[in-house]
Amino acid sequence: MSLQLPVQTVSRLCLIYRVLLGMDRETVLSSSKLGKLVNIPAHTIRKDLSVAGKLKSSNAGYKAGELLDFINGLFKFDAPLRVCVAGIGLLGSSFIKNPVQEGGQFIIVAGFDTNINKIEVMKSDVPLYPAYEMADRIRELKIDLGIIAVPAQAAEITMQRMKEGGIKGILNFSPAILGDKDIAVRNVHFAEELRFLTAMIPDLEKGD
Amino acid sequence: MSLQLPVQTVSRLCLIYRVLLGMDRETVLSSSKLGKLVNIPAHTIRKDLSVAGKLKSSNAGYKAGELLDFINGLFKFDAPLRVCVAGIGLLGSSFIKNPVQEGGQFIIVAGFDTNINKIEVMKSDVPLYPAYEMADRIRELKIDLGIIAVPAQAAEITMQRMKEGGIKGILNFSPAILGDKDIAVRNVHFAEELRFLTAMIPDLEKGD
DNA sequence: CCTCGGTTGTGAAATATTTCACAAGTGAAA
DNA sequence: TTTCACTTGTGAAATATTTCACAACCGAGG
Repeated sequence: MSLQLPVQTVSRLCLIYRVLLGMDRETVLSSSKLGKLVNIPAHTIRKDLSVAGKLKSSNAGYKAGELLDFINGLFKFDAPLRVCVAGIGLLGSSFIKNPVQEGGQFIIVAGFDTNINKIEVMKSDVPLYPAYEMADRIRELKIDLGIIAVPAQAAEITMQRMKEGGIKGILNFSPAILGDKDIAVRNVHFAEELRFLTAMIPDLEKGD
Repeated sequence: MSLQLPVQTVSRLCLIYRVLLGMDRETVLSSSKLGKLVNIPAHTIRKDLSVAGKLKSSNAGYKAGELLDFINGLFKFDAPLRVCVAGIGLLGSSFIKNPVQEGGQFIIVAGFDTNINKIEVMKSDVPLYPAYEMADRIRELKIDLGIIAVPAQAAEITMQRMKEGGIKGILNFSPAILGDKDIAVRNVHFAEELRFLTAMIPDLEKGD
């Protein structure tokens, strides 16, 4: 069943999914209108839907709700996922305090930190545990995804603990570059986003 | 001069640049050793360097410092860039309080917010200004890049103000999807990173 | 000097992805 | 019913990107 979609197609479908979420289900969109909203050419959107197996609906635009359901059918985005956060620093605690509101898709169920004091002092609705309990708690709480927000030197061991607990995917905000053949890992690094941005600007006159 | 490199090549060179930064300049790396550090196949690294115009150095590995210089020569990463942050919320102020330490490449020189109280109350080394002054201040302070960390509904006007001030690139953390034909824009959305991650996991058994 | 294990740089082949072009469908209006 | 201005879905063509294979090179150790 799981036909292997091109990575970029997956990425674009995620983007489209996002704008559809914030839209009335009854809204009717043509591929070109949708394209303007997400900065993707209309023919690319149509091709993406085509290779993803979109069945013929009508030749008068897409109903937002139907598209949403179609993408859900592909990726099961409507099933809630249980997420934990490792590292309760500035970034980590922002995930715990401002939980991601995406139609309840992601539920933060645990936080971890090596600093026991921090765990005891900080008050939060999400239960916090010491880092060494990570693998057990992940198993016990049936956690699907992990967010790593620890310093670089602790990133590798954190990933190992998460793997040991049976986690399926990791979003890594630490400066370390993580990767694994068994689980999906995505590295996000703010400075590098800035750097990539500048590399894409053709003729940047430096400010000084 | 600016030969048009494939986007993915640029992205990989940025990643390589990052690991090289945290390394002694004298370290000698083969393409395969480097590849293991960044999770990129060795032949892809060699091809990237080749199309980027790497001139023959030796057939016994790369010296970290030389590679660094080579990538700098391509993208001018050593010239410092002046950056501003729009939206002094949790995320925005984290950029101001914990400035990105990437060899001094990025210097945060201003923060903006519509909430005047916030600007007056918050103390920071970085000067803060009301949002309506944005275009003028950007011009005056010769700001190159902008980070948008405002709510979705304010994102578009913020981008317009930045453009008006003559900014060259924008890193957008708001939930809005921004794009522009004149300037480089990069959208980063945490929930979507998580969603993309789950879409890439082949057979994810949902936790509940 | 010669060999050996390891290395780079790069054309050419193999893939992957995007773009194009168009037949065919839709709904409204006359 | 016929036209009109729109739409989708998709093979095929055009591009882009990755992978491969290998000649040429390096440095160490005879």
